Amino acid sequence: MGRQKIEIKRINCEASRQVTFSKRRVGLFKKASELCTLCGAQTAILVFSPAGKVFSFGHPGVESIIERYLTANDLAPEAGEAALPLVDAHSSARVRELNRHYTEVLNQLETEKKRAEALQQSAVEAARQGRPWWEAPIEEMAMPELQQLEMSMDDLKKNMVKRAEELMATAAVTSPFLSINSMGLMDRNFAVARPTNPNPNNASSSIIPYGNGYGLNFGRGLF
Amino acid sequence: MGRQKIEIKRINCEASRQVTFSKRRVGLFKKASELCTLCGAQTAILVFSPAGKVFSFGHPGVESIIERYLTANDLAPEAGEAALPLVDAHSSARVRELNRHYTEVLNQLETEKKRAEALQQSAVEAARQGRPWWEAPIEEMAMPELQQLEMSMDDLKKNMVKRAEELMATAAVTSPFLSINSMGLMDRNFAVARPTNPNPNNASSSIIPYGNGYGLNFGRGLF
DNA sequence: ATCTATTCATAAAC
DNA sequence: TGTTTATGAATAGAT
Repeated sequence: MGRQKIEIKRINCEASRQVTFSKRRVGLFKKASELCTLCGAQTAILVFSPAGKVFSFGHPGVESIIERYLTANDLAPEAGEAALPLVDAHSSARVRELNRHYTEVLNQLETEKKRAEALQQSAVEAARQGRPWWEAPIEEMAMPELQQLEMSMDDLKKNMVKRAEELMATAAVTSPFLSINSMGLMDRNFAVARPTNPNPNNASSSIIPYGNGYGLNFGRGLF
Repeated sequence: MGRQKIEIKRINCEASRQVTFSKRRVGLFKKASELCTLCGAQTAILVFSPAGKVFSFGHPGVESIIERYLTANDLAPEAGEAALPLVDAHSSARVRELNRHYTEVLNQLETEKKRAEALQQSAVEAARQGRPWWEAPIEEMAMPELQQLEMSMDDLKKNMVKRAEELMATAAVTSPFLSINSMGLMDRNFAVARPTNPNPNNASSSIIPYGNGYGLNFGRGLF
C-alpha cells in the first residue's frame, strides 16, 4: 500500500501503530458509511483503540443496532437447554443465548468450509505444478507449505472441537445485556471517541426525528 | 471507482445494490480485520443487510466488545437515555420446539467434529506414506459432510424464521419497543470525537466475526 | 463467481 | 494530527 506494501501483522513501532490506527479507523468508518448509503444497510462499528479509547459508528444508531443484534439472537436456542422449562421471565435471555450459539455454529461452518476449500485449492495448485508440494525440496518450499497445512489442519480440528464443546456445554449464563437501552436518541453518529472512563458531565440530549427513508426498508421489523 | 466512479447515494437497481452490498461487506470486514491485526485494536461490526440478514465481525468477539461498550456507556449515561425492558413475549412452546431442532443440528456438528479429526488423522497418515493426502480426504469426505451440515443449518434457519415471524406478532403487542426499533435512521453519518461536549450522532455498531482467528459470521442472520 | 479498468485508500515522508 | 505522493487495494461494470 502506498509507498510500500506492508505485511498484515502487528506494527511494533508504537508511533507508526498509532498513526496507522487513526488513518485506518477513518477509512473503516467511511467504508461503513458508504455501505449504509449505497445499500440501505444498517451498520454499527465499535472500536477500542489500543489506548483504550472508544470509537463508534452507527447508522441509524449504535444502540438500536446492538439491540437489534441481541434481540435477533433471541431466536436460536442453545444445546442443553432444550429440556429446561422456559419460563417467560427467562425466555428472552435463554432464547438470545441460544440464537447466539446458533449463529456461532453457522459461522464456524462457514469458516471450516473456506478452510477446507483453501486447503484443497493449494493442493490442486501444487499438483498442477508437476508434483505434490510435499515432494518439493524441503529447503525451498516443502516445509513452509507443510507447516502451513499442518497449522490449518490443526486449526480446523481445534476449532471444531472447541465449538462442539462450547455448544455441548450447558451454559445457563444469563446475558448482562438484558436491560440495555436500545433506543438511543442521541445524536451521536459517527466517530465517537472518549476515554474508557467517561466524564459524567458529558451528558447531552437531542432528539432526532425518525424516518428519513431508511427505516422503512427493513421491513420485517425485528425483535 | 472501478470502471466508473459512482456517486455515494442509494443504488436504485435492486440487483446492483445486492451485489455491491456483498462486495463491500467483505471489504469492510477485511479492513476491520486488518485494523485489529495491525494495531491491536478490538473491533466489532454489525451489519443488517437490506434483506434483513445479519452479518457480524468481532475481535476478540462481538459479545465481549458490545458488553465493553455498553459497560462504558453505563458509566456515563447520556441524557435522554432510559433503560427499556427488552421484549419478553416469547412462547415457551415454540422456543422448546426450536431448541429441539437446534439440538439435532448440534448432534450433527458433533459428528462433523469427529470427521474432522479423522480427516486430519488420515492426512497425517497419507503424508507419512508419501501419498498426496489431498486426493481423497477433503473432497470425498469433508466437503460433502460440511455441505450436508450446512443444508441442515439452512433448514433450521428457515424454521426459525417462521417461528420468529409468529413470535413477532405476539411480541409486537407486548413491546412498544419493537415498532420503534427499526425506524430511526439518521442521515448524518460521520460524527466527531466526543470529548467533553458529545457530538450526538446515532452511531451504532455490530460485530461480525471474520476469518483468521476472528469470528466469522457471514450472512448467517436469521432473516 | 471471475475479470480489468479505474478509482480509492494509504505507507512514507514531511 | 494534516498534507502530499507513489503504490497497492478495492471495486464498478461487464461477463
